[in-house]
Amino acid sequence: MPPEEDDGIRVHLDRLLAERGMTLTQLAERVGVTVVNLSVLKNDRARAIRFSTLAALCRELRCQPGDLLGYEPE
Amino acid sequence: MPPEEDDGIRVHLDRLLAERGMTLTQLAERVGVTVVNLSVLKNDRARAIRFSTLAALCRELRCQPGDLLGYEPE
DNA sequence: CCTTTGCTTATCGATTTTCGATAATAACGA
DNA sequence: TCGTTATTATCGAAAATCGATAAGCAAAGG
Repeated sequence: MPPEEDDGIRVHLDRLLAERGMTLTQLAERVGVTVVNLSVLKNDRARAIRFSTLAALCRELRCQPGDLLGYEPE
Repeated sequence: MPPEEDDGIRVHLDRLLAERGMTLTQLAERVGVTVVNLSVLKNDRARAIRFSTLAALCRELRCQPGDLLGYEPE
């Protein structure tokens, strides 16, 4: 199996969830994506994101993309 | 033709480019994407972005995703 | 005029990836 | 023993990136 490539983008869903006192499942329902896909996103397994999904997350978490995404040069 | 759907995500490449005194063409060369695709991104015509592209942009512009992406509720 | 530079727009096709559905598993607590 | 929550995997369809290419426009400079 090829090694997992890491581009340096981090998705800080954990932090936001904790700050909002919300579970991943709750967020999934509100945002309209499955908890499975949200889990993938949260654990940095996603390689891209649709702006529609990013917008829905920002809307429900009342935050900006910058609160969700971080770049960590390796 | 179906109306352009707007999810509220804005890509502030203009601002970053101006701050860095860089042209879109120059950035395209450094990042490794065509100027065509960068133009699409800059004018909010993209519906998604790969993290590899986002990371490359952040690297060359020495910025964070939050500097590049904004969410503007409609 | 003519050329160059910078940017935009469009189309095509290949490739990549999301995303939903589903299922299996595990940890935790009541 | 349940129920909740989360993770991981697989499958398939739909969506979108992205490169290549071409055409066009505007501005600047000769």
